[in-house]
Amino acid sequence: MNLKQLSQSLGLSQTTVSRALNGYPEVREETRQRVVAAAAAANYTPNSRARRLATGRSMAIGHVMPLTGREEMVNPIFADFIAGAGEVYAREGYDLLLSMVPANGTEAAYRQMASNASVDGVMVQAPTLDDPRVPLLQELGLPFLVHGRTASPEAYSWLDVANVRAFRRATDFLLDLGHRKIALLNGQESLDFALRRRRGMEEALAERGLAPNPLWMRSDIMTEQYGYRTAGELLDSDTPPTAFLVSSIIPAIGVRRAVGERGLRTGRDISIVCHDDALSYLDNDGLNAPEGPAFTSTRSSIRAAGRRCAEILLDLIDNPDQPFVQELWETDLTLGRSTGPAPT
Amino acid sequence: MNLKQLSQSLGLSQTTVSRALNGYPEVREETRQRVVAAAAAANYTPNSRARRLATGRSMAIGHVMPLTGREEMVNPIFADFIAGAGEVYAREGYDLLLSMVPANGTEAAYRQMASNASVDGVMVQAPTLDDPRVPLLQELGLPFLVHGRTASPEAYSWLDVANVRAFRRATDFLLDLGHRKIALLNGQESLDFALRRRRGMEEALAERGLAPNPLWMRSDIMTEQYGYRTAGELLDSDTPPTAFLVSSIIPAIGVRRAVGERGLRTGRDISIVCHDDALSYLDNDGLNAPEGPAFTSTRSSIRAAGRRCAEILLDLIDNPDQPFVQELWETDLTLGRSTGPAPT
DNA sequence: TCGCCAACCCAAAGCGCTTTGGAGAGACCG
DNA sequence: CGGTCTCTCCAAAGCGCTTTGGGTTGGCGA
Repeated sequence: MNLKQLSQSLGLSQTTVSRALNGYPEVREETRQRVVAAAAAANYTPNSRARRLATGRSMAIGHVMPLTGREEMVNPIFADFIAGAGEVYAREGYDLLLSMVPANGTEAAYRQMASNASVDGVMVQAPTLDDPRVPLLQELGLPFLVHGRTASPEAYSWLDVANVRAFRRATDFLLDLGHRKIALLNGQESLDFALRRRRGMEEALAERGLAPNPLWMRSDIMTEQYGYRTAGELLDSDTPPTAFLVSSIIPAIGVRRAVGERGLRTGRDISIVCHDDALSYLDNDGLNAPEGPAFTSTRSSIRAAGRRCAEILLDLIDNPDQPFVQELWETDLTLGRSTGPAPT
Repeated sequence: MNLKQLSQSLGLSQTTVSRALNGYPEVREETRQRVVAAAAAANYTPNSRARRLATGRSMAIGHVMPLTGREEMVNPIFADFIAGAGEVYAREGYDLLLSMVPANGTEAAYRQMASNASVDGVMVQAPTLDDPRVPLLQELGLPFLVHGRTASPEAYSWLDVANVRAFRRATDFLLDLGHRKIALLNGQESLDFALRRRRGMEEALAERGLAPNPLWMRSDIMTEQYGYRTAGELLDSDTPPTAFLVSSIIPAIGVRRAVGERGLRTGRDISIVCHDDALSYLDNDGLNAPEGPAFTSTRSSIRAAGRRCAEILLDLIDNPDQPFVQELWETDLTLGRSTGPAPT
């Protein structure tokens, strides 16, 4: 069933039927009702391909998901972010176009999207310090929103969490508990957020006249194995740290495993603070858990960020001439059972 | 730059330019070269909207991601599956259209996709025993592939892992180690795979004249919290199990946490066997870990399944008249450090 | 009665591509 | 040397929608 057939069966022109369905005022209410009823009865939906061509809008947003590392891994954080954004897209009638590309192919992917006009805008995730995608998208004139920031975040729209403050706060918390030997298990420091978190920790240490121990400052893709092995290595060293500051709940699980395997108790012998993106299947929240959260964490829902990012991006598409939208989200420090006073 | 402009700048017709770019034989090789060079120079890509309308093909595959449970959670397993499928789509020039819908809205989502012709085929994940999507998609005439099976899997194409055999094998393994008090932490048993896994366990028990203890047969959304709380509850009961059979590595992490918090050691006091989907950030594999896998597990890469599913689906779209494709994958039982002889 | 204005509705022209159905120019053949 | 192919290329007709630029009708004021 297409528009032509539908309009013929109604004895109306395509114009009128189209207008009736799209809610234009030039059609009598009674006629509209009739059209809408007939469309519903015939199970008619405008062909999206034709509509996209006619309107010149794709009604789709591109997300490029890089497959990182030697194993081309997919970050579960992206999944939750996309879930949040997808909710908003669905609500607003947009499609989510997901493009899976090798880590070095993201630029080509965006270029392609711009050139063949398959999307109305794109979402940029996990920017590096000096991310080439930002100038690229500016050059291409494709509306975009960055989740995170680059080193010079003045001239585009973004949403980010206050990473420096979050990790400064987390470090302060550990210092207040008496910990002096604190390891940082950071994400890849080519990524902007990781560098900010490191800075947060360093600032907190510096404020008390402490210097970070380079041996304890680690950085890699945030897998469970990374947490497990790095923590194991540090715990087995001559001067093991008493506390771990971890950039994600996933490596923090690995740290906990390493701690447990050595007969130590998390929260008593070893303290762990991590950043918690509130991944739904790895829920650390105390609201649902009477015993409280497992990890003490700086918490910020990546899902909620996805939702908000989608809203901003769609708004940017609708109103291209507005000033840059730049939102900084504070995190909570949630107390869990993974921290305790430094052992004496 | 569009086709018209490009062809004018070349002094050729749109027909010829289109054919040259699409590799049709009616155009002289020399001319083709000239066209291709000009297109590259002008950074021209055919407008995908127009192309889709003209060809009648969407060059897109729909994935519907249900947000399950009260919290509308997003299953990280879907993410890895999609990553695998997305690789294949990208390679074959297809887009991946991701639709995020509430759990009860999947049917409407597929119906919409069929009616407005926005995709050439759809992927069905996590089918229930008597999944309404199968007859629906048959009725709609939309090519589809099911990852998993329903209770009567004769008349459509699917790819599944041998769940019964996997969990029978896992149960046998625990029984051989002397365990008699085995708890099952299953996924939601409205889903077909969960029921098959349960059956596998029950068959293995029955074969040795054992009956499952209803108190130890649990079933829910496979979060870390679910594993943690259920295991905690069982461990604190009068007759705690000595082994846990868990449907996913995520709740298995929760079980391990509950075990650790009670001062027990996983693999010595309590054994855990889980199904491992080989999620990239929760890698349990021994290949990369000199100390071996953390969990003893029935293992099957969900990412690889996604890749293969995509291949099958695209093939189904290209050749609609072929017989049903039905692939059953066996799992490996990987020995890890989470199992040991039953304590006496 | 005429003119004007809403209120409704329509024919037709795109949107930018693919594809059908030739057409012209040589090449080859008997 | 006319006829038949093969090689190249082109004009024009869609694909199914939206949107422009009117047309027709009836009501109402002058």
